[in-house]
Amino acid sequence: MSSQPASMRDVAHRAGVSLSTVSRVLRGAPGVAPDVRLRVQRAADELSYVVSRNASGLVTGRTGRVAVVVPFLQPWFFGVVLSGVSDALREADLDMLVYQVGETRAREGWTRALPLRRNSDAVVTVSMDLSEDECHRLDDVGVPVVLVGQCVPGRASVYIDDRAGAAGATRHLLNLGHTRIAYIGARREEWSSTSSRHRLEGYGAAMATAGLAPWSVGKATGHAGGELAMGELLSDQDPPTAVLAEFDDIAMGAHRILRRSGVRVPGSISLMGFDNHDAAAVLDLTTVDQAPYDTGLAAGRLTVGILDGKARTDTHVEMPTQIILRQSTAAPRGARGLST
Amino acid sequence: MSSQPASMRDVAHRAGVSLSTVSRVLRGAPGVAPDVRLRVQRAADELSYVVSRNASGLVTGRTGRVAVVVPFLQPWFFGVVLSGVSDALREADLDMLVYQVGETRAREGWTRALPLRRNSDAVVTVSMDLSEDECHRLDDVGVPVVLVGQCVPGRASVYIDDRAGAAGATRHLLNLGHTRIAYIGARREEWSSTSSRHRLEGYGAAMATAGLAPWSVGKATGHAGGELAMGELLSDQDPPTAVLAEFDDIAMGAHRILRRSGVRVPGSISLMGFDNHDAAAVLDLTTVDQAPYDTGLAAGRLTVGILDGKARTDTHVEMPTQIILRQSTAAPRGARGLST
DNA sequence: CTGTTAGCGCCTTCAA
DNA sequence: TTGAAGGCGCTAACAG
Repeated sequence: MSSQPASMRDVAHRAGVSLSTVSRVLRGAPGVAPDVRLRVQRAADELSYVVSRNASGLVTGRTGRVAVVVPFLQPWFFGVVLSGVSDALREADLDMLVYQVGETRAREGWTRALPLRRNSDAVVTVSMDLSEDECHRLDDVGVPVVLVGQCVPGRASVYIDDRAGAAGATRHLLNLGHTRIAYIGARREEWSSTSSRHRLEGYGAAMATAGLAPWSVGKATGHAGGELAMGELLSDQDPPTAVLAEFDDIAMGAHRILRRSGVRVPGSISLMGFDNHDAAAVLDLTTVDQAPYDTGLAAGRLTVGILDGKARTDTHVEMPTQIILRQSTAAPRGARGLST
Repeated sequence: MSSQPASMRDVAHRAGVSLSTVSRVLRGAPGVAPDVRLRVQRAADELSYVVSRNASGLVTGRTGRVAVVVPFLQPWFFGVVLSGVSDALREADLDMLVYQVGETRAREGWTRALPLRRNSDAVVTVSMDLSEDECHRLDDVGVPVVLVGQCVPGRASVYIDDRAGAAGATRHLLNLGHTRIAYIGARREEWSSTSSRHRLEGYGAAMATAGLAPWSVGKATGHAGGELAMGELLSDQDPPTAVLAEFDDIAMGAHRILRRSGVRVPGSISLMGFDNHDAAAVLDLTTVDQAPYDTGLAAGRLTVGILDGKARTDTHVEMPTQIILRQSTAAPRGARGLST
């Protein structure tokens, strides 16, 4: 209604008290008579008054805002993480600023380009896979940083054990009786995140433990890469009986190729993904769940904890992964594994 | 490094000029000697100085921030829209605040609970399907509002023509020669958004034009609903030869049931979705694309335009929809349609 | 318990 | 073209 939104003065006036009293009430500070508190609250309500974080922040030095930096906003994963972060911040009455900075190569200098400096109380990076350099530049911003999907010693990090997840997935296939297990991932030159590296390592380790040689194919990321890689595998003179993909998107591309080629899943080839993508359920894809919502929630709460001085800035939170069994994996034909 | 971030005074000091000069340079205001401008800029760079939006906003009354309100953050759709909004705002150097307010019934009073009032320059709502009441309460906030995915006369809206999209999809199926075309949507009591209503109407209209009676099944939303609805249709004594789903998630659930039941798509039943969900490509699902990224971009730009006084607050932008032909639709067996 | 005072960091007059 | 002064809305010390 009012073209000029009410200010604290208006509330004070209406309640018949001074500015500081209004301030105290609205901040929930102690030392205000109950009846006065009530009167002020009513006055504020009637004027639909909301404290300007701008002005209060100027004094307190806190903005009431947390910046969340993501490379992309489109992939399913980030929305889910953000959802968790958002819920956690809301609990603490903090606002969430979201910055999309694009792929690694294009984001030179985002640490300074973004108005982080005095405009947010903390920075949460999601799957940014920061270099040492970027980390240091973030320090310059002078606010606590929480890394999601990346584990850096000495820094607040929330992440999953990609190695263990991939190893577990590999073991699942091994236990079913598979020995010819291929791994499809993104080509290292295109997308060499730490998580990417760890998953490959986990696969390799599990294979080694089983006394088997690793067999990995690296193509582009996403559906397209999965299609290419699976095409290659199907053209091998002795194709695998099971395939583990670095993430579900890749698995989905592979699935499509298998469907089109008339190769039965899991009849002829078992296929397994990683991430528990939304659509994995639709494809009945066995996969590794990494609970991105919980990760976001944990990251948000850790951020709040750090801001409240209740958590250390070098806290590490490792989120569990979990194998989600669906219809895309089974024992190979004539297996001598668990499926006897 | 400095624990206390540099302030404008520090920059002024370092450049050997006054505060106002620094302010002018950093705002790009005219009336500063080129060499001075340069000197100030260098000083600011060296101190990695960033203007505090908090402080400047206090004076100018503008916060440099736009609030984007979404019901959920997890579904694919919102991430894509946000991505577009983010890019548009970034062009104008505006920050994006994101608020997730939950489902309709749970969001009583979000218009006042959120610190929108003096904390953002504009509000963008995405698929919020605001009631008259909520719209008015938003007016109270006193900032321009842009509605995405909802068309309200007299208010800035960016939306698609759901009716036309659904009608087009139906016509696609009709043209292929189908006559027994069923529609699966979310049950009205669960999710009665305008968009939902319009899609059903579009389907109904196209059927009517073709002289056919509509046949719609309403179940839960999401995969689950699609599964239930398709189950019901498959149990009909004369099942449809084509099915149009209100959105891709539902179509995917239906697809799963068809796959499990051994019903060939599109051999026995053609299946069509709406939205062009990420995973629709993987399932080879014919669908209606509604370009959510472009929608977000348009909404963001419209917001910027309104803030700059270059666009009217009642601008309507209708985004085009487009049929994406994939492998899930074909002429029915023995059709006399286009497929002769 | 309440009110008064002095800034927070910046932009906007106005005067030089 | 530049500098000095005032105040944006609020909080934090202090006084009462």
